[in-house]
Amino acid sequence: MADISLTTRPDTHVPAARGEQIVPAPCWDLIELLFFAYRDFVGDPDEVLAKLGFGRAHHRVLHFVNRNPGMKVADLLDVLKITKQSLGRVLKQLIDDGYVVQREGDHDRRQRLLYVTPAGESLAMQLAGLQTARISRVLGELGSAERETVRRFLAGMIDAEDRERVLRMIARADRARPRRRDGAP
Amino acid sequence: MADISLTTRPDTHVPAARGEQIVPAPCWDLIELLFFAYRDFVGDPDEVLAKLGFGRAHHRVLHFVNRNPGMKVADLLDVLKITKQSLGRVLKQLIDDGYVVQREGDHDRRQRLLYVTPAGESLAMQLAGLQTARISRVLGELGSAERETVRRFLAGMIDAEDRERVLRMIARADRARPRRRDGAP
DNA sequence: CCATTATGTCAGCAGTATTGACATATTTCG
DNA sequence: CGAAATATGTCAATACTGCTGACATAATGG
Repeated sequence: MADISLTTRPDTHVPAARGEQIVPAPCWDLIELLFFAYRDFVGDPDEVLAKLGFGRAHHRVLHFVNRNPGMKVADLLDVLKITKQSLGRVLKQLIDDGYVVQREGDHDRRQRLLYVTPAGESLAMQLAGLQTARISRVLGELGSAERETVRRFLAGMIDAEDRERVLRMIARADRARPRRRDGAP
Repeated sequence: MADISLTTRPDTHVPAARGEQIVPAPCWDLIELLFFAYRDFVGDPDEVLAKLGFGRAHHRVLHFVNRNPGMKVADLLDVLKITKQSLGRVLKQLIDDGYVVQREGDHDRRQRLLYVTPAGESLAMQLAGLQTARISRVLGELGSAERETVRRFLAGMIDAEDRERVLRMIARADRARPRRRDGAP
């Protein structure tokens, strides 16, 4: 680790002395708020999933399959950035328990296209509902311009290489399943 | 990252039929943006930590000890919401590797007050720097009012019971170490 | 002295991730 | 056609991080 003299220069732009390394003051507040916010954000679904013998990994798979019906296994691996061995385990459980089904690709029979079952959609909607409730509680106190600020902030936090792909995926999924008002159990 | 066209879909309030359950439309975009944003947010530190044989858990411990020098083990357990057995493992590694030290409490010699070593502070600052760089890149494109919006959003996402405690901890740590801000997990 | 507190530790288990190797079916291309 | 590439599945071993339960040590406090 570098034995740099950590000179914190708050927003005031003071010229650096020779050889002195400028290190911007860490955003402690946002760093810690992100940690706590994310922990509680995934905490609600965790409780529901635990009762079904599932974990957070199952949630992610179910979520993206529900949002992108017919996606290939390879697509899922790309999005989740995990190995097929890791995916295989949770996917098998979701299939065995009747939340996800596979169908052969129409043009390429090697492919296994993934779809949620009605039970899978119901569960996915229930979990999304919990997270939406938490988000809506906050956004309700903010204006629409501020919601856009939050969206821009989160989008900007994504790695530049992935950002466009992620935003395209979100937009495409929105078009594909524009409105669902499912009654979650 | 200017040309983001995030589909802002206002919640379509469809009138409920008899006995039909009204469920607000899920905030798919924010749910997914939070997932990807957080993944990349913790991704940078993960790479550095892996080279030292550490994981994300070590990061969290190092972060909060650096931010709150002299905190008790019990305080850390409270903040991280894990068991002492889980903490013990990673804490022991950080101590053995010279990143954290323990000192007896002055008034209560049962307590083990935790402090980072110079190496620990250096590592904590390096990790916080990575996360700060990512955050600053985004905030640089936003105004200071928008930064406050982001802060309010994240704070609002925290469980109501914990929110005040977290915000107090952040404020207190800021006062205690005004010119040092470390990166949280 | 005794109950409580603060901490540490051992043993075992679960969930999620990894790498490496190998198998099977299918498509694509020379 | 036959070989290479692709999409997927699976077995085995390992790592990290969380959990519960049980027990130990030391210090505080009434």
